[in-house]
Amino acid sequence: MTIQEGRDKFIQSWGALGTSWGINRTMAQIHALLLISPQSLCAEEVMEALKISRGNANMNLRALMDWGLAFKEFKPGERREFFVAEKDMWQVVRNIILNRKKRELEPTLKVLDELSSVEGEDLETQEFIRVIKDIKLFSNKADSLLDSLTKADPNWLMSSFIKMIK
Amino acid sequence: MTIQEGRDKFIQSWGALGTSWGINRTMAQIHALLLISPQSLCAEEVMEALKISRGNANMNLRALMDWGLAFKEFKPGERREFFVAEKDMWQVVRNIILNRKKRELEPTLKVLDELSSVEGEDLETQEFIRVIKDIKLFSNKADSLLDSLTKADPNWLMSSFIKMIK
DNA sequence: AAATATGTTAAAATTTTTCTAAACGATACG
DNA sequence: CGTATCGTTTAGAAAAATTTTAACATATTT
Repeated sequence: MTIQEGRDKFIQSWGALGTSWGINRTMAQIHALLLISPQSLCAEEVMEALKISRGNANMNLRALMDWGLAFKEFKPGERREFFVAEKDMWQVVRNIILNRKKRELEPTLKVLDELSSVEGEDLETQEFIRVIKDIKLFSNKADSLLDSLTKADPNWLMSSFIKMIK
Repeated sequence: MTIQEGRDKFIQSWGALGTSWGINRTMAQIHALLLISPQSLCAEEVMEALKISRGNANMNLRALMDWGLAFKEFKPGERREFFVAEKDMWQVVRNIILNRKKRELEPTLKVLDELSSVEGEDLETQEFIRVIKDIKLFSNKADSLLDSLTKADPNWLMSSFIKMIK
């Protein structure tokens, strides 16, 4: 496989993977492109490499920064903005988890709290209350588990899991 | 909040959450509906409750079974098929992880292996090789971590994390 | 056997998401 | 100042995902 085929294939695959992770295809492709670029790239270069419009590049680059998956790099004497990827995979995953926790888990917890105000004696209501209570308990655990997970040292994490398997 | 408002709100929220978890809105709504139903429901009842078509109900119910998030229940003397949700939240999450691991992580690992055949001495290629190697290492760790995670006893998991925080 | 009920499937329609084009604002520079 | 470059925004186009419709299969009831 040539380097150009390899780069293309990687960008495609990373894009596909991204879509199932709350990151849209282009956003993930830009991240992939930055990941394998030895130097930082400007918007123009990203547009060119991925054949996307200026607006698309701009929006997704900002989204990437928002997620903590890319950063601006200022070059002296350059008006253009350059971008580099977060290349530490553990940091990438950590940022995705933190973002999604905030966007998904936290609003859900809020709704569950509101739902706890439902009362009643009939079977339907009883089951509803039981399920909500159960999910709430579980979600709170998941919430603090994710907190610990993202704060944990990756080496500690791995070693503790290796211990577990044994 | 009345039970009916509560049920509606829960179904809506669960649907929204689902979309960010690789489970489409309707699929998640059906799961929500089954979750809070004291008894199993037939396709007709699901269609009626969620105002969806027969085809939609059928496809998503089968998708749910495919993910291990719902089951058929056969009732003696009934031609219709009835459905119940997987109600154990830990099991729900575990099944989602296992499904997504298979659908996303495993194909990615395969591509990464193919990409390892790229060779070359120039800077671009060197960086490419470095990044691919790094991601591969990380993904393999993630893969086995997820395996352990899904095999782990939930109580063990929580207690070990609680220990960690301290 | 005809009529009815249930489940399955694929094509068409709809909805949602993403992308582009184009206008605009700001800054640099001739 | 006028022109060029670069970043931002948004309405509408395009693409992708989801849903309905409708035809079909099969089993059950009359």
